[in-house]
Amino acid sequence: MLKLHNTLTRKKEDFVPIVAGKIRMYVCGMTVYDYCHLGHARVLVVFDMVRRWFKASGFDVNYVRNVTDIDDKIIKRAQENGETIHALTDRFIRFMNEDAAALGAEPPDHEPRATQYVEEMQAIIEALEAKGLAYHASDGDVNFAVRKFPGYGKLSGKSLDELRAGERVAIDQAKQDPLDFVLWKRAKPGEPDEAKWPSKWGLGRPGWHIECSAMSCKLLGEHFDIHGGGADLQFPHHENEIAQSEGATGSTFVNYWMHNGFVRVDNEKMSKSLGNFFTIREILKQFDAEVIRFFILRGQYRSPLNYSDAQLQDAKNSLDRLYRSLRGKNAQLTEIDWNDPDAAIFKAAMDDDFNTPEAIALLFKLADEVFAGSEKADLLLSLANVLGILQRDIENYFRGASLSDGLSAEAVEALIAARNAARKGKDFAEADRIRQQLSDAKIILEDGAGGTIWRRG
RNA sequence: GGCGGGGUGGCAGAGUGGUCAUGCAGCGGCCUGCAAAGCCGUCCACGCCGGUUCGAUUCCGACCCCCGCCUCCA
Repeated sequence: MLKLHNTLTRKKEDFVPIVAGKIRMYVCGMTVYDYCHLGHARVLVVFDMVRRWFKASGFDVNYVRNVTDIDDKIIKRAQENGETIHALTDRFIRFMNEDAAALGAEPPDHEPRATQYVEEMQAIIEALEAKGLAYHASDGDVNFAVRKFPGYGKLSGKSLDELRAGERVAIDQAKQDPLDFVLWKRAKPGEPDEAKWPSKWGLGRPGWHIECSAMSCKLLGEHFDIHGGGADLQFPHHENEIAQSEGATGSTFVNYWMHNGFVRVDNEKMSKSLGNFFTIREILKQFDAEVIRFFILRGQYRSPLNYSDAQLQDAKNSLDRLYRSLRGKNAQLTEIDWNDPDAAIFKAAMDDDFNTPEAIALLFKLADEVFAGSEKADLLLSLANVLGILQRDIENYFRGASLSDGLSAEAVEALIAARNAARKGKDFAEADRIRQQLSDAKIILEDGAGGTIWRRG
């Protein structure tokens, strides 16, 4: 039985799908006005892993990850760049998908863009208005009346009275309560036509929170299994989604809430606001995308993950060992027998709230055995496949063709040939000189029975 | 201040009431022309103080410290 930690109850619970064998899962994706950073990479990889594990467990998964393609920052950025909102968001959606693919995250089943669901958003807002949960404020915005929704705060464990007016929430005269949030924003002078939609409340655009309520409802129904996202979305975003969706439908919105932990830099959250973020593309100049994926998966998804070059290098060294174990084994993907003792250990770890560190530890145990000559290479490859790692051509992985600088493969091969000729002639001084030359170019040699193989360090 | 999550060996990171996490790094050895890889061995641990217990890193209580959310954020 798969257990997962539910943010709503703060407990590890048995997972029971609404419809047997099927899982409907929604994850909040990115606001597309800039490159994805490592924090985004974590969401991409973590929920890809979750989906893979559900599939490996026999579930039929419908995975939706949205794109927020209309928002203040997007409008501002497009204006700064002197381009249309569409041109900007299209470009960054493309970059995001390239990054996701590099990280081995399979595309979601649906990737809705907020701008394509404005009608659905309006319908929900109207329903909320009809129920007295939303009101058209004096400044023209339509707000959600937080005080009218009894369950407000149940996800984040906050009560309205604790949140109180004042402290960090700006006082807004048009709001009935400072915590009321915008459902529909009235268009303002100077905003591009692209950012305006007609509505019964006048020209405007949707608030951020309503987007996810509308897209998830449209694609997965009013009640679905899992809703995920970064831990910072818990409040207010997900809290507000619950208020909107349950307020409008009168029934349960989501059964299990999953939140992944942050990526940190120097013990602080990596975020755009703090400016301490590293984009995926920057890191890719130095490390293989699979190393980033492995780096993310070697930690439990809810724990904080500290980023540093040293940690990435450590992850690379670690992953290298797994790849090395498969060298020359011609491992094949096979159907996994979950009753196999090793596979059972892997499964138990994954079923325990996606304990990938433990699952990976089992992979290392298998690697030991493969090195020792056991026939478990197929199992190792197949279990690793469930995590989306270790699937590449081994030498291609080690030779990192994509990485910049350094010698070309041809140049390396030529030097190796020269070195081996020197070795054959017992000219070890020359052989060592060449090896040092390669070493300076970060090429590591391994002389084996079948000849010399090399890798980039 | 309110709410939530943490403090494990040099680093990263699981887990458990009493034998082993795992990986990287280090050290010694085997192997190798020498290395690398692999193998064998090895050092290093559970924030602090009490309590429960035959026995606690693991359970309970207090304390200290860190991080996150409460404002856009994955």
